[in-house]
Amino acid sequence: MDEPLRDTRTLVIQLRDRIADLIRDEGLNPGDKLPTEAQLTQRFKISRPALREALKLLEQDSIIYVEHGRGRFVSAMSAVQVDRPITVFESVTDMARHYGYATANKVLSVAEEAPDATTAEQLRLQPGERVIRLERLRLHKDEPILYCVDFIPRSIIPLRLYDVDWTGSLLDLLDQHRSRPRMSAAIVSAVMLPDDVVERNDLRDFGPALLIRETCFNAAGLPVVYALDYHRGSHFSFSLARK
Amino acid sequence: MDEPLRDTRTLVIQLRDRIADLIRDEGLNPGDKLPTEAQLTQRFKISRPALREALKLLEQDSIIYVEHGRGRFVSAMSAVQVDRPITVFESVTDMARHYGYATANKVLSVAEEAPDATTAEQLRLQPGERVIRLERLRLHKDEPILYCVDFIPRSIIPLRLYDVDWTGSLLDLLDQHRSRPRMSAAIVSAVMLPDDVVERNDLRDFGPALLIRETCFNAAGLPVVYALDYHRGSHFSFSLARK
DNA sequence: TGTTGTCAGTTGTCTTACAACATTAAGGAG
DNA sequence: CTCCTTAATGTTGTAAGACAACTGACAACA
Repeated sequence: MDEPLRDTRTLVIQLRDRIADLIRDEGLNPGDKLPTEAQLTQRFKISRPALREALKLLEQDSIIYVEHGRGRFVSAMSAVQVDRPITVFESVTDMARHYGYATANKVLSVAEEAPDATTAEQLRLQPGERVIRLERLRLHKDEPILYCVDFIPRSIIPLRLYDVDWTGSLLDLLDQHRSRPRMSAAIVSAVMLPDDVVERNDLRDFGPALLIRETCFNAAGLPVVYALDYHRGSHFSFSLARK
Repeated sequence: MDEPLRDTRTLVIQLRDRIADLIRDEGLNPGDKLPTEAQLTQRFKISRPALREALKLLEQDSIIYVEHGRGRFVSAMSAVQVDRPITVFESVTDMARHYGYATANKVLSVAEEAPDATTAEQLRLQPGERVIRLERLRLHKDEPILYCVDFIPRSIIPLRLYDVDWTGSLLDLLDQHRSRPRMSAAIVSAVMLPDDVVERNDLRDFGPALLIRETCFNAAGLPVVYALDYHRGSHFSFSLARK
């Protein structure tokens, strides 16, 4: 139990969210005028600088826009917000669950090996450093929907490979080794599964896959995983806002 | 010529960018301490509220983070910035050019028709409203790399279809009708080209495609295009940051 | 009729002050 | 000497007030 009684977020962040709520709840449409700074400071009983910082944040997110001397207005972008965009970092397990897939996790292989050039570069490995290569398949109702390969620097998980349970969430596992990924740089593309993977695992009907190659970083900015996630095209699609 | 002499951006926005530059130029690494607010106000000769708004913006972008009573620090995320993320809205033409593809634009068909249910919903059409359906293929060195279908409300371009040059940038065309798209809500997935498209246009070797379905909105928040862009998997991959 | 001046409303910026939190060093008790 | 307490200092969080700059509307004027 560590649910704080009072909101520990800074005043400005609370304000930002309350104003965003206000826009939604009042049913304000693009172009509608927001209350003035004077009105908002009175309403929320806060100082003008605090209010302005909150408004600036909403402005940066294109929720609102300003016209000097006229006021603040609801931006068109406020209507174009996407519920669960691909740009939010989360584990593959959580992502799949959100899509309604209760995935069974099958470990195809796990081994220690020398990294290839790409992996070594992405994980910023020293010469000679080795990686754990984890190859998994996720099934939904006995149907394969995700083929994943993860590369983890050996130094992060110094245990014997067969002492580790690889079927759970990789993020949780890394969390236990103080290396929970917090963010990533990702590249998405459309591909077919590699031939050898298809043949070894009987995945002839997998069809086109959305490949996400991502290098995941922990809170300190160090790369902890290089992941290749092949999302079965017939089962996954990701949303995002562009502006 | 309407090039303003002085920077018309607000002080805060200029500050935000200058501080971001400062982090890059000084070669500050994740975890490194930024100058204090007092030092920065002196350095840039600006007030503390203005500075704090700028810093708050960088904080929202995860470029920096704050610890109350200790100072501001460079976030790990600052190193994970992606050069040209998919989340930035731009025309397909510009996007392709950036990838080094000088595309020839082939119009396969253009017609006025009744929208299907999805299109009508995405474009918020009234019953009976009609759309222009524009079907195009983009070639790079005689190789097809992009198959696009665009739906535009008929009311936006009320000209006779054969009076319009459809080979150019659709964004520029809409711009001329005061409906330039500024942002979009997009869904990406991996698919094969529809069978009928493959057959009609001899695209058997196109392979897997990255499909981006996006509804584009103008500055006022009105939908102006519903676009289906099939990016040939072997030629395109998009980057983004997740956090 | 068209231009200019004035005023109120709104956002942009600055100054000053104090509160809250973190770190460090000094001092005292054992 | 070691450990704890306490105070001092540095840093960010929040508040209040003031003036500048911009917009829009209307009155005054030529």
